[in-house]
Amino acid sequence: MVTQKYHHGDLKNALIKAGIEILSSDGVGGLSLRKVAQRAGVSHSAPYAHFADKQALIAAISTEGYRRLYERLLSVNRNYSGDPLRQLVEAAWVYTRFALDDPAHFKITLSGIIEKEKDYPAFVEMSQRSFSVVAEIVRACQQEGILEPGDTDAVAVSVWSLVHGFVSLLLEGQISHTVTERMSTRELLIFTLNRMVEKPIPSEWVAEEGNI
Amino acid sequence: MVTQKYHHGDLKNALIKAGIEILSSDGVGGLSLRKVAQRAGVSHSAPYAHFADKQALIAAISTEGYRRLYERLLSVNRNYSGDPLRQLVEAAWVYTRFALDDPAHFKITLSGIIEKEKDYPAFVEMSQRSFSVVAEIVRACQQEGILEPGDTDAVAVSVWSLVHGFVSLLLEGQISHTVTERMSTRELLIFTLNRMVEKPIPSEWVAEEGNI
DNA sequence: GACGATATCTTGACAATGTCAAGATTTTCT
DNA sequence: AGAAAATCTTGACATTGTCAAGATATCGTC
Repeated sequence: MVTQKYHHGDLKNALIKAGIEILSSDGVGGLSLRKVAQRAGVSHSAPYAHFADKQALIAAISTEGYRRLYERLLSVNRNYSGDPLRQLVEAAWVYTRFALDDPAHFKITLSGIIEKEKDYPAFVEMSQRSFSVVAEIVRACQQEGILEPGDTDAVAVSVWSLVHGFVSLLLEGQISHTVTERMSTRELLIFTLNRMVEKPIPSEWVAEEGNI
Repeated sequence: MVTQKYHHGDLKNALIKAGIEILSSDGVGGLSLRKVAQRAGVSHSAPYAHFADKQALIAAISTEGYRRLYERLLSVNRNYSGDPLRQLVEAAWVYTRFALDDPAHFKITLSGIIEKEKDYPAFVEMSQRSFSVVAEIVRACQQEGILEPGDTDAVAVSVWSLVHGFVSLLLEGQISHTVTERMSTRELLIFTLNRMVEKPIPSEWVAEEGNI
């Protein structure tokens, strides 16, 4: 049976959900096992029946973060099928929106708080799946001359680096105010993507929020 | 007086130094105030004479990290004066080396662990100074047609995003092994920079470690 | 349906940690 | 020299991650 109904019902997922909620309200520093347990309505040691330690819970929360990102990336690909440039822009935008909407969840998922990712295969798999969506977009862009040809995985790393770096600097407040005062976040993202792309991104897209 | 000589001599800097050493040996998770105090040879509460709380010590350690980065960036600019493309490549390499040589110090400095940077003016200033070095390189690159013209600060954000993202993904182990197995880190970095630059980076530079 | 094995959860405890208060000691200033 | 300030120690407390022992519910087998 997948969803076991013991005392609580589905405590494992309840703990993940509680953790995400606490991240949203109290930030990364406010996430404690005991608070998570309390919010789920169980005693402070109950989580140990489902997670080996705090790292394991964080890994599960991160995996869920990646899963949500992955689903939105797939959704973008579906909604803009046949338009790789638009897929690229909206995939980057989805990434940015995740970070802005839920900064703490984004950080814990993608800012390397997990020390040994190797120990959490589910996390590694979701991360690889997300990367492969990006690689697929990159491949399509290469076929249309939007991105330079060559090693698709390497180009995908470059593109992913650009987007991830942009979002990271954004979250850390490290982007100069002289820039953010003049351009919206979406405008700056598109400006940045334009540095890497062979054909210009239509300027109308700045105003159009992509459909997810 | 700047360097006061009281009981210990210069405990404030000793604590920063001890913190950096602990980061290097025990990682970000292993950094505790009490361990720092012990390593500096003082009691567990002594740091409170110099730092308001743990965040303040972390801010000081981060500021020192930025200072080191800043100095190396300046050094790059000096050593490759008049060669903006090379300055760009080696500045990016300096950034990468900092992350690889001292991952925990890099993370705590640049991965947004400080919640409210605003509260630490010294940190903000070093961060802005470092950015201005990059902006200076970008401006020189624009003048030589190496980077597209236009808003220099915005282009600098794009370039900085690319490098920062690359390094972050590298540290987090999120770069596909299909890529890292075929290319060295420096090669991949230069490959990535080549996606954003109008003139190709000489392939000989891959083998040449830049002088810092 | 009964029963042993297993999964789940609670209670209680402990060490590590961040932080504060009170006091001792040293330096600085007048 | 003596007062004031800075520096450091000791002791305490709440929070937290983690483990051990035990209670309770569920599952698989007969």
